[in-house]
Amino acid sequence: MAAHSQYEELARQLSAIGAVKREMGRILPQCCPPASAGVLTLLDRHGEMRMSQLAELLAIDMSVTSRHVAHVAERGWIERRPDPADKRSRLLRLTPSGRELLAELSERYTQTLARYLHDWTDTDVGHLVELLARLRTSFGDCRTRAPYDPLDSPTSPARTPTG
Amino acid sequence: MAAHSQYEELARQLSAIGAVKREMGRILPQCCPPASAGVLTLLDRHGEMRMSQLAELLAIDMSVTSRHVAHVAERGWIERRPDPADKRSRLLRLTPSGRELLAELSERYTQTLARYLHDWTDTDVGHLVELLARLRTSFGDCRTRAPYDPLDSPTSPARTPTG
DNA sequence: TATTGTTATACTCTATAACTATA
DNA sequence: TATAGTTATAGAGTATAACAATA
Repeated sequence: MAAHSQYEELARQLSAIGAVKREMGRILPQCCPPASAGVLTLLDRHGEMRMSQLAELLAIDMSVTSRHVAHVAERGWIERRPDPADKRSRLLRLTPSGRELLAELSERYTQTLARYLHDWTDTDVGHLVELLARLRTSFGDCRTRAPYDPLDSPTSPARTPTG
Repeated sequence: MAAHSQYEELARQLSAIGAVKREMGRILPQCCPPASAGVLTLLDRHGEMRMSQLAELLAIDMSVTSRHVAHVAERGWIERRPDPADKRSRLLRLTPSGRELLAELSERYTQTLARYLHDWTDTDVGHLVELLARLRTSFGDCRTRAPYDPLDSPTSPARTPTG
């Protein structure tokens, strides 16, 4: 169990890390928004899968996933074929064009990080990767729990915007 | 200098950490979007400051900062007073109401992280905080450089969406 | 002429709800 | 009746450009 102030600091760092994410997004080709890159990366790592599984891996709602998938499918980077086991479902997989794009994305990500993190050791990067993965895991279970809302009471200072 | 595959993995983890950020955002009071929380937190930590300095700390464009600041000012959480040294500028500072809200936000952040990270040691959390801060620093210098665009050539596979 | 801040506009990403088709 | 996926709508966040006021 960590100290109160450490949690505050972690919350602050998580809030601020968006700047790094945005910078990483800016180096992508104009035709490929970050969300598309995420879809392609997961299909590359996990192979052919259904919409619902992809949504689970992306940790976003399936309606959003559907739009991202439509975007990459329209550009020919993935194929959607009927699932022989369930006619409601579709199986997604990368096309050769999609693999080409992924190679390009990988190159850009790597070059960018190598430039920005030139003074990081292999151990540093590995440690950060490990801790981020663990952080996601620690949060992962909680999406199925009841929505956490113990403090939205009328007496909360948040409820007195005019005060 | 880290390995190629490590950079790819870091890019993936950064892309996926958005799920944690969203979950942290969901526990805020409805009247206080994450961007407002960010503004209040920085004003608390750094004290009275100008718009331009806040935008720099948030690492977002001043036009965006202006909207966020207007939001928290309308709700009475901050004050904007004229800068006696420069009539174009305004000085921002927290109000007592803003401090009340911040205490509430801190409580929610801490409770949420304590719940999700109950099996993390103090050292683990400290390490993650340290690495995230260092990551931001490593990226921070680069915003002033020339926009990085060596690969958006017509021959890129990203430019052949019909292929 | 340059700088500080605001506003208008557009784009990306996400969630909720309503809907279709199939299990 | 329940589930897989799509679409419509709304809202938060950000960037660019045009603008006003002041340095």
